[in-house]
Amino acid sequence: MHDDSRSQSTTRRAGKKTDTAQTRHKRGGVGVAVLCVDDHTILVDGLKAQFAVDGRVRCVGHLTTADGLLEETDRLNPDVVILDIQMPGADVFEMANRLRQRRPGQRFAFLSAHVREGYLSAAYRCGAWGYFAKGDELEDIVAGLLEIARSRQETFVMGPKVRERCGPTGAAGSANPREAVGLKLDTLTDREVEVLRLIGKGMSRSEIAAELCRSAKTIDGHQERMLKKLGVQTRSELMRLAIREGLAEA
Amino acid sequence: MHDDSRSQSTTRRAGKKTDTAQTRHKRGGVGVAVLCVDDHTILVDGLKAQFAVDGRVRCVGHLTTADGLLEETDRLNPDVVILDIQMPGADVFEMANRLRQRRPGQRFAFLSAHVREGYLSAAYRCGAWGYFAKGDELEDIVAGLLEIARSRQETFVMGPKVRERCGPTGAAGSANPREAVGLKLDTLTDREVEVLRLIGKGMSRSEIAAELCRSAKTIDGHQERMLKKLGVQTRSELMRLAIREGLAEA
DNA sequence: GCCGCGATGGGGAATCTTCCTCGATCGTGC
DNA sequence: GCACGATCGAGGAAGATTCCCCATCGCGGC
Repeated sequence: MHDDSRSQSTTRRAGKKTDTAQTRHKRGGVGVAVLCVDDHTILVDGLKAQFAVDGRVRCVGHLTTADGLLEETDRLNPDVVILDIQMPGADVFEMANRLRQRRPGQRFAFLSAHVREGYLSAAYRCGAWGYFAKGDELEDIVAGLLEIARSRQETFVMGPKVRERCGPTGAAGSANPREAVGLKLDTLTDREVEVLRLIGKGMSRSEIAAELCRSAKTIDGHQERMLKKLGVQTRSELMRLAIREGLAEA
Repeated sequence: MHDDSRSQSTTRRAGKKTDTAQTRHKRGGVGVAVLCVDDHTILVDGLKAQFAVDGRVRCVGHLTTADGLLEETDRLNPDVVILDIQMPGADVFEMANRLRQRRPGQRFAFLSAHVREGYLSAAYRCGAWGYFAKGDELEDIVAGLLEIARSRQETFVMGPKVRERCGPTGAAGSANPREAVGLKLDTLTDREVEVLRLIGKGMSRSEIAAELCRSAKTIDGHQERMLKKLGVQTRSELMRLAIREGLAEA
């Protein structure tokens, strides 16, 4: 129960020196400016209320879907964008990807109710600066946001619950959180993940074969290898796993 | 977009005249006293902050699991208990059932991120006074809580998003929300739901047969009838449905 | 070049699904 | 009492899937 275990960052790619945070920090209002994107308005309103008291972070805007993300970010120019994952409307990871392309230095992090391998993996891959769980304490999230806003290098900050879920496998300072995390999904090849995603969608082997223009036997093979790699017994469990880890929606 | 469509109540069982709300309302502090049970501390803290400003509701305590629900309710004697559904620890519906048995007049409502048939159905069956979605506006939730706290008869108040999900099938004032809602799951027999639950857990037909001490062929039959009733094509979709509707966890 | 790995696919046997049928039971209404 | 429908339980047959084998091909590393 050491107190310093609250949020942990992993230095990643070479720093790009965007420094938008510090810059605006000086010229703008008080605290780190964040844009909250979450369909749970009571959560966002609650965060606003708490940020207002805290003072270190201020919420400069909010969206209930990722649809208008690019426009709103351009308009508000926040230090950090906080993104929920499970929302109606546009795919969040897709929008995050576009956000990064459009505004390369823009810091953004995910705040999700669930810590799932697929989400964590996707978050990292789309260039996020952090991942927090909704079960994390506000203090930890605020600390993480400050860390993200202040960092010169690009980092990947994880909330306490997120690291907890990763298990003790996570050797603290690995360059790649996914390695540090022991994500089983990373033992899968691209093709296998593709098939797993389709299995999670409820498609049959022959439907998947048609979708990928391959023989059903090929799909059988991929599936069989995944069963072994992931240590599950049946196709059904594979499907549940795909849903649980965020590769597919139930 | 009529304004009066915010929260809708459905009068239910015969009133029992507990009147705890009004009673304590007079002798205690300001506003309706609620106990929040949710593992998302930032959500609970946010609600507290907003309730503090609003004044009509005050949060007198919170829990992050349903484990200590009975003790805490006894201790705090809140007007309304607000329960999340997907939490680690004890099953919420089970605990809600026990709460009702122990404190027959105690008002409690669910506040969940997801509106799922299985949840809604379970909420109603365990005697809840309402069901709100986390995507509902605070104003609507507060209004609903006030309605629950003030009602003399036992009611079932649904938040806007909840009713929306129920679709236009819902004839406003039905005595049974489940009927008003067109829940497909209610067309299933008890046995079928039992089988569906096991399918959702990822069990094979023969495992289910063993579990229920029946022939695998019998399970086949139940499954087949469910496919027809629910209008889905494959066993996989049945499993996804069971997970989506909260009959099983992924 | 050789090796390992991943993607691709085939064969075959055991199993599971799907879809049809039928019989027993039980409560409802006439 | 009795017909009726709903539910439950089960069998048979056709097809799909799972799960063992194994073979080929291309690619990157040693």
